[in-house]
Amino acid sequence: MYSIKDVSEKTGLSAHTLRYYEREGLLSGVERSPGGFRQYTDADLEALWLICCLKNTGMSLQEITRFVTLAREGDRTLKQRLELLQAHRDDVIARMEEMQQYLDKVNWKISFYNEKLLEYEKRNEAND
Amino acid sequence: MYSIKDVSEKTGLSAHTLRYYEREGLLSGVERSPGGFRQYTDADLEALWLICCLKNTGMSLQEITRFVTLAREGDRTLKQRLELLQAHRDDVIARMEEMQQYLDKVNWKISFYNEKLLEYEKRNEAND
DNA sequence: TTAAACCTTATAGTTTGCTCTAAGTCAATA
DNA sequence: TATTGACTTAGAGCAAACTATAAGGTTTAA
Repeated sequence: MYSIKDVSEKTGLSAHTLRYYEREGLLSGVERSPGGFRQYTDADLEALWLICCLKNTGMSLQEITRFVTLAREGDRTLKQRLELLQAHRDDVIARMEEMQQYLDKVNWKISFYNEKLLEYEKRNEAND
Repeated sequence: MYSIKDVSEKTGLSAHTLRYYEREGLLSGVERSPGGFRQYTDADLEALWLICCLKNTGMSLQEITRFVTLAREGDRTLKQRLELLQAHRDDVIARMEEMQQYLDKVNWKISFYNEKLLEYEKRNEAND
């Protein structure tokens, strides 16, 4: 069992954010101590790990909530969940390819600036 | 000379967004027709093209504004601009690598679901 | 010349994903 | 037992990047 601070340290998410995620339905039924403190299980950590993977590849919290909601409905939603993940994967790949193309353009601009800077420095030396 | 609508179609940015970018200082001194309508030049389109590259690789509008402001100060900021672009490039590459690792995890989860789904379907056939 | 389509500014509203605050409760330590 | 520090909830606040609205001016084509 882990406290909210432990989990915050393990996941890199702030305690505020962890509470927020629970409120939003991303994490369901986190256990409480007799005093009302959250006590996360290993299963909760597992769930958070997937949530972070999805979030860090650009899935919105809304979509993640949808996924998690399906998961709570049991095995009969396995196919839907698989399709959701596959669609997301395709999306990520497409975005990465697009990103690479934009990066190529930025790199082109960098070469351009490199040349321009060389010229500029030559010009300034000449004027010394 | 292009109208805001032309530019909207060429860049994929809405007219609202183009006005917003101008207000925020991303685009400086767009010409006006006698009636006060914006008239974009090819140079403006060029500038927008770079703005889109930077934005689509995750640079914030604030940082882009900083870049554009430096550009307006002339050749003496060439070095700063080059460094800014290089830092951004390194950042993009790092993010893409990170993204790839998260994607690997998602892919692992997809295989896992694939197996689970197969088992589930087998179980259901058996119960027919 | 008048209607439709398009443009202008100023300002307000929206969405996402947090982040912070207030007021109070719980737990561990001196 | 008192105090310190971490925790609780409810709700407000915030930053980024749009997006929409209102009220009015401009162009163009019939």
